[in-house]
Amino acid sequence: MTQTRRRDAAATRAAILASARRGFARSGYDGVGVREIAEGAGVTAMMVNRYFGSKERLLGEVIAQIMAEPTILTRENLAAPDFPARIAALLVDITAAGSTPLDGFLIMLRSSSDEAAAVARAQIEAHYHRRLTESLDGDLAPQRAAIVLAVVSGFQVMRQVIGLSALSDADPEDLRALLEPLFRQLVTKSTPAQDR
Amino acid sequence: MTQTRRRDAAATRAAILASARRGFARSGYDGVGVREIAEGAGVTAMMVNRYFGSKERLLGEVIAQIMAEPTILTRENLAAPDFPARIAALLVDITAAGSTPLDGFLIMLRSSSDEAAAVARAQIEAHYHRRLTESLDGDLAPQRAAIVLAVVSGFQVMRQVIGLSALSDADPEDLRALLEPLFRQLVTKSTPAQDR
DNA sequence: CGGACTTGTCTACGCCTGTAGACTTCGTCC
DNA sequence: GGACGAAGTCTACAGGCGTAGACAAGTCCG
Repeated sequence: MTQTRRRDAAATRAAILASARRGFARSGYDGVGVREIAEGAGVTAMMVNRYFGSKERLLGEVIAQIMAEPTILTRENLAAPDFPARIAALLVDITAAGSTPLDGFLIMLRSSSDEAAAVARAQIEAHYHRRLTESLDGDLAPQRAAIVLAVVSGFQVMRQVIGLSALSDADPEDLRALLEPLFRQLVTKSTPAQDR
Repeated sequence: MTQTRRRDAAATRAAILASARRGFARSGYDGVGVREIAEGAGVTAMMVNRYFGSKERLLGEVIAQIMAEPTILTRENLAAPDFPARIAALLVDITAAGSTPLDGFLIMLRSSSDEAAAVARAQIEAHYHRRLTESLDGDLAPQRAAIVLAVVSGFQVMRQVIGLSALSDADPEDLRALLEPLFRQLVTKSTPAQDR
């Protein structure tokens, strides 16, 4: 995987970080050992502790890295008038086949009951949910934002984690056509006092 | 927790099963040890192997038990004309506070990358998705059914696993009013060839 | 060229895991 | 009422985990 690399602290550090991110997303925090992570980076286990202090600190760095990356919910996308169509298309594309930029979500889901995971989920919550809520007008904006996140995450889980064949084998066009009205419904500020 | 119980094989077996189910749902298959499971049942670790053969076989029994239980997606609910309203209300109720009947889903999510978990997810997929697909008319029924599952699971995850405050503190009436149109949209057989 | 610092490996320790076998205690039936 | 089988516990064993410290090898500057 990683061919022999000349002595390069920065590159080694980055390789460990990347390997850890892959491993955590695939199997959760407890699902991968430092030996496995190190092997994925082409070094020995002790390098993890040398560069990151401990496995838990390594998780912290992985999360920080993920947080710093752009997301579907960019301010540009949120402000766009065709936001529902955009997010539907992006969601379908991102969950397509390769390229798993939902590492943060997977790590959080799969690393249950760790205080480290609790930190991760708190960060993710504040990050995504706040940003989305701010861009929504009308009543119940926090609730609508949360449900948008629920749809996004549920779709990701069903398509990538579970691998429901109805979603993974589907025509992307069809999925987009099905998702867009859902987002449109949630984004429209109405909630037109239909009942209660 | 479990007060001293007279020698009773059936009761002990059930206690282990219940403790395992709780533990698996809370921390995933690898997240709990047999000693912890046994302690929750008021016995020693060896009883797990005596009654179930191995930890993996125990997981199999837990999954089988969950599968045999009724779900939101009963044939009655699926056939009802007000299915969207019903499922929205049930979903909100079930994810309310106590009572976690989504153990199966949690176990599957949190027990990643185990062949046992793969079996679980296959069973869950066939179970829920097939039943739901069968009850939907119109085009793209499998895809629409899968997205319904995605919304349900995403909502459960965001409300119970993550604990998004916007959902856990929300007025149930509001959540129902927000969820119902989503389900209605997905259940209507149209997909009126709006584009493509 | 040679020392000095960095980069990386090796060995080992204590802890926890799932599991196995031998042992003890309780309940029951002839 | 004594014995046999069931129910449960104790001790132990490999194996994997995260981590620590001592050691080897590479790189770079004076």
